[in-house]
Amino acid sequence: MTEQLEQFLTLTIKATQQDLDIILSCFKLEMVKKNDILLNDNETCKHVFFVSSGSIRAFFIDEKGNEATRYIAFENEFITILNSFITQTKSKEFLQATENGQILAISYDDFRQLLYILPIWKDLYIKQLEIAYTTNAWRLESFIKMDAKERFDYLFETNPRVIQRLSNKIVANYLGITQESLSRLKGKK
Amino acid sequence: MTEQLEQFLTLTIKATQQDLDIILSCFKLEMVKKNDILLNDNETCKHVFFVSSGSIRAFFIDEKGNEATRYIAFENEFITILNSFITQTKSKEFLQATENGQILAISYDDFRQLLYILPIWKDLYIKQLEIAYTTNAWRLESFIKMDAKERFDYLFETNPRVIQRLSNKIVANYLGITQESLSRLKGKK
DNA sequence: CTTAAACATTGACAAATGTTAAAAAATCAT
DNA sequence: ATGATTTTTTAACATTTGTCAATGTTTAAG
Repeated sequence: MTEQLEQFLTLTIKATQQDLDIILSCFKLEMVKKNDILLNDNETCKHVFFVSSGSIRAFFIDEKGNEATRYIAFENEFITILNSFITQTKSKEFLQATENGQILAISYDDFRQLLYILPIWKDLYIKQLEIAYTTNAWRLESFIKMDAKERFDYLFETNPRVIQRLSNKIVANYLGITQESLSRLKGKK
Repeated sequence: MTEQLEQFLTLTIKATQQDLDIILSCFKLEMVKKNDILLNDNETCKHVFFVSSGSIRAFFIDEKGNEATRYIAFENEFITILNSFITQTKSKEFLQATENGQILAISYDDFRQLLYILPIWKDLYIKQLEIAYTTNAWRLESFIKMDAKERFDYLFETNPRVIQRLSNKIVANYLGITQESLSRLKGKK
């Protein structure tokens, strides 16, 4: 049930079995179904989630009432609403399962506790922040310099799972365009 | 000459005077003039820079030969090409002074050394990564859900320095649009 | 001060994307 | 399986943004 996370940790950091046991004991398994909401707008984000299987997205709803997907986490990735989690203030975003799957959750208190007692956890946190930042920077790049078609092709190259496994609706609002535009784009291949 | 960084550190982390002295001794002052290149495309980024005065941008050049500005650091902000710096591999981006100013540089080796010997430096690094991630996430939001006019207004609200102090050319390519579009946008106010 | 270079604005037109509506296709719950 | 719901595609049209070219303005070097 936590084997996947254990394997991920083993590959990512040099932890002793004791470290691993402490870390794994902090995570709680949750089975989620597609469309389940893990965090609502205006709630404080109290967990970091590790995706064992399936996928989770972070999205918000803009003034016009449209959904906009900011990030999608697949297997072996962490997701949270970092700003809300760090400061324990209300989130502007939602967290939602985009597929049926298993996730592991660690609470804010346990997370803080691990930072305090396990140096290796701090190192993992730094590594994950670096990855998250870099991923975001690439995504930003794609918006600054590419048009919709180019962003679609780039997504297909760098993260085809988004296109292969999720609905056009979500793919479109992850790319920052309408479903209709996406539909046309795919025709223009 | 390093007073500004010292003050910034004092406000950001709880460091002893000894910690501060060690940290400050790693930074080297550089005077930069507008348009000076601090890092070229295809070079390995060997420093993290702290902006004491002026501003520094990270930008890249796309296939069509257009510049696209991904990030701009002003006073009391750090800037580097994180990916290149962490992995000590070639950068796809440039670093350039966008105003005359003073910056403080810390080398990769000293940075690593501080991470190793000063717990407080690790904490500062985490804090800066969190800030960088959050800032990026907001910027991403603006691209996903807003059109150019809205992005401009949002930028004016959240970081007017960009508009007030830098050329239209840079503002435009920071917003992901052409100079001409920006010019029209400003008229439509 | 003068001139060349860089930057900013404007207009005409083209291309990309959004909007609205409808129909076709896929999915889901019974 | 069947009907209802959701998702995807298509089309016509509106709006936004890009491209190109010309002109005005500012900046910087000599």
